[in-house]
Amino acid sequence: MDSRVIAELILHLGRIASGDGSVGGLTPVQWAGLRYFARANRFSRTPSAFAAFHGTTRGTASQTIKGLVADGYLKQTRSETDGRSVRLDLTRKARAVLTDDPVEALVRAADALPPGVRGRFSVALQRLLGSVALQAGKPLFGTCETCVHFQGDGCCRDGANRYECGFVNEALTADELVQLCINFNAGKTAPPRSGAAWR
Amino acid sequence: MDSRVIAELILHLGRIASGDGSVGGLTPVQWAGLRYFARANRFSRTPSAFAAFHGTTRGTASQTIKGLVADGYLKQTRSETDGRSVRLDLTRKARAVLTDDPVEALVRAADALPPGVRGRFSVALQRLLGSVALQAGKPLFGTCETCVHFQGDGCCRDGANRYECGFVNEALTADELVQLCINFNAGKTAPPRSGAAWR
DNA sequence: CTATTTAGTATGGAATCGAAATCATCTGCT
DNA sequence: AGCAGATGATTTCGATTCCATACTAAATAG
Repeated sequence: MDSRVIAELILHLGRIASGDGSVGGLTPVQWAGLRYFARANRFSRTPSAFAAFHGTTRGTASQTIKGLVADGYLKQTRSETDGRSVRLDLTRKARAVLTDDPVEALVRAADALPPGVRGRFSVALQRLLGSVALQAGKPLFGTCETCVHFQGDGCCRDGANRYECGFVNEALTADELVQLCINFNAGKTAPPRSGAAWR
Repeated sequence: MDSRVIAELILHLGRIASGDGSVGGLTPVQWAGLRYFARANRFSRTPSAFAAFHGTTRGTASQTIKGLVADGYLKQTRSETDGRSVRLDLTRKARAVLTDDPVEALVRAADALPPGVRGRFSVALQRLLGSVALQAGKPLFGTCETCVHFQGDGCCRDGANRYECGFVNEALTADELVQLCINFNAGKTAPPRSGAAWR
């Protein structure tokens, strides 16, 4: 009985916080795109990864990205290792405009929660997302923090900490450890992802 | 830092849980409509109230409702006290199909949360919604439980409990106490609602 | 070297949405 | 009572979004 209230609250909150129509010249979908490319690591800043994350088709994602590139919010660069792949990076203009993201109202609201509550709240949300993504058969994006592919021997080697992803076999910078990755794997319940690694 | 993660999780969760495209012959917007008319009390089952709740215009809401009526999910009845107003009620067909609501995946996920967590989680969500609705200038829907208009002298009168809404000056049944109402007022921070009472 | 898979992109049609216009009805004011 | 303005509902129009489908180019498997 309480669960249904929670579910409807989340849906409603998401809808209200997305903002009606275009805010600051960007539509809700375009805002979602900017947020994604601001949070995703270099393996995940592709049209396909965005489509998987956002729960839409590659065609739709391609259109959204095309608009953002045309308006100067994203810059396209072709991958050097894969001639088909394209990487998208935020421009300075995009970083500047992200401060007007309509979701900031929700961020401020979350900031007003008691610090102790915030942590547990976040954990519960992630649990819900993991469960829903599994039921919907969608990939779950996550960070190195809880990923089985993460190889970071906490101790010192070569005088500094070394982080590495065992899936793509590449070194990681400290910044990238908190970015979203499409190759994320929580381990316990192996997500039935298909296809090769995104690099 | 944690607040932004929370905000994006809510948006993402809402999007994923809404389901892609039409599920069971109904689009996400139509599902939202059915959910609303299933949860709203008789003062709030109108096109205008749905538009206010859903954060859209009356015109758009009217279109959504037209489709649901045409497909036999809603039944229209004109108000007896206000010749302009229309009340919408779910048909038996709608109640039957609501079990296939794509949001049920999220409900099941919430059900898997520890009971103690669920309660605090729900409270935090409602706080977020209240804060965001206030910032966005949108009305906040709620139930009699925490509404200043609710007049329910818990003791017995005429041999049974009597509940009443001081805003529309009408008696309420026990069922209606847990339904959403557009006339909800939390009291402390008087929401700057304009217009007359919905009856 | 060929067949299959994958990344990304176009295209057409259906659906959604917001803005504006329209009509009926209600409310406030004199 | 009578009038002006506000409100509820609906329709229409144009812009946008989205999915399904088809397509090209590149990588991978056998």
